[in-house]
Amino acid sequence: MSESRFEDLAEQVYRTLRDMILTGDLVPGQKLVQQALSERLGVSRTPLLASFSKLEKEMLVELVPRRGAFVKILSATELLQLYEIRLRLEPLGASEAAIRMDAAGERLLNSVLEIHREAVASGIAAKVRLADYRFHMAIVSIAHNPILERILSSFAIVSKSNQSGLMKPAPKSLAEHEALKAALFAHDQALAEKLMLEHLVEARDAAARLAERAGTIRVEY
Amino acid sequence: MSESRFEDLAEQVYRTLRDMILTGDLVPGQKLVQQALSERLGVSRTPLLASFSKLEKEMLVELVPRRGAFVKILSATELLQLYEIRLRLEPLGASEAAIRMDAAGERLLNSVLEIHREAVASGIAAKVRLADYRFHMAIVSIAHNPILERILSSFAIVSKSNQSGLMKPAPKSLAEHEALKAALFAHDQALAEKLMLEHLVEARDAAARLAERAGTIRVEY
DNA sequence: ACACAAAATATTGTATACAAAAAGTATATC
DNA sequence: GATATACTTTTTGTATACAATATTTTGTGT
Repeated sequence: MSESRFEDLAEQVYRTLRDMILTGDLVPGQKLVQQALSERLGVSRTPLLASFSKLEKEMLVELVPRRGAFVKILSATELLQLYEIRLRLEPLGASEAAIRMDAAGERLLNSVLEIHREAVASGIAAKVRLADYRFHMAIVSIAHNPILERILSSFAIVSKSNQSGLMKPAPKSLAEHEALKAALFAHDQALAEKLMLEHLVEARDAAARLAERAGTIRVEY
Repeated sequence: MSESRFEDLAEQVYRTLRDMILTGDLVPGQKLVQQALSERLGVSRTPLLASFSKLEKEMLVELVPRRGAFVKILSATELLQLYEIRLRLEPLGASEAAIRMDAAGERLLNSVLEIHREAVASGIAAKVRLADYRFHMAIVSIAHNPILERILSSFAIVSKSNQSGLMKPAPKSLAEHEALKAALFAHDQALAEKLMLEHLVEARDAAARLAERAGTIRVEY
């Protein structure tokens, strides 16, 4: 079996929609009207509905029976929960990546970091967002833990999709990524884990403040 | 909106299949033949296919294009990865449950623990397995962290589905659950977290030995 | 008996049709 | 102007049909 495995339309549509959520082409709360979207993507409703089912389980889309599919709006509570979980899992990814770091891993990290530098210099928020996502994903891919990668990927997409404002100044975030890279290159597991944790704690705290301020507001579609 | 929300056929089928995987009615590697299964469940292939897409993203089923859907077989490596992640997430759930423990939570835990005792006494492995799953799920539901609940639930199902033998003697596991309950009732976050970690470490270590022994064998459908 | 090719059958992926439900619009009443 | 009701249009959920692909069975040659 192979890397050249056939990819059916449902899988293709799923990936397309996922990217569209990450880049902001599809925004939280947006209704995914089946007929219109199937025409736009050039497929029938069938693979589109299959992709909705997939996206639902990755928390990128919410299916409301008999009303339709909507790009996920994260409540403040949910965002906080996401961060609590990321606080536990991303250091695991960093730790595993530190163990597994090799020449290919270094090239990958250097590459995504260069793109991140350029994005920060450009001042374009969408570029920064994408570069940040790419950096985190690069780490977990170096860790060779596909299960972890899957979880963190969907978490990252849904949280970035819902955060129009960054939770930390871009230059600070970049500097932290640089330090993290150095720890990873040095195979310093403990430091990589510590730095990743610190990298996320501030954002978690910000999310906690948001959740406290928001109380418990229910999201209606 | 309400607790009495309509549940479409895809969702019903998804739940049914999920349960069947947990209870062992559907076993790892089993092919889910669409026509036969749709007849058995009394629905057309359409909601069934939707449920497959959902189950795929919860790692309970593997979809092989043009060949079909198969109940997930976990490789030794994947099982280890699952445990590494659980080692980070279940203590989080226990910690949050210790904070949130209330009268209803106590009743729930007492109830699932009683069922666990009975299962252990019965010596029926399938009952023990289900009771163990229920105990862990009760904790995370008390934690009121639905995102965590979703992840851990699918992890628990796929790992139990793939472990015909228990990774620890049932009476030992039960005793550990009892101790964990006490810590939760006492709102002792740190102890709850520590006990949950210890509860899982042995199984993780067993999974690591399995992975080492297995090398890297690819699973073919 | 075994290997290979061809034919038959089963299964999957996808488009489409139809019924049910929701959403939108028009009209009547206070 | 606000609200209720009736009607129309749009959308969703689901079943079914059809084409493509995979699998199984059968036939033929050595």
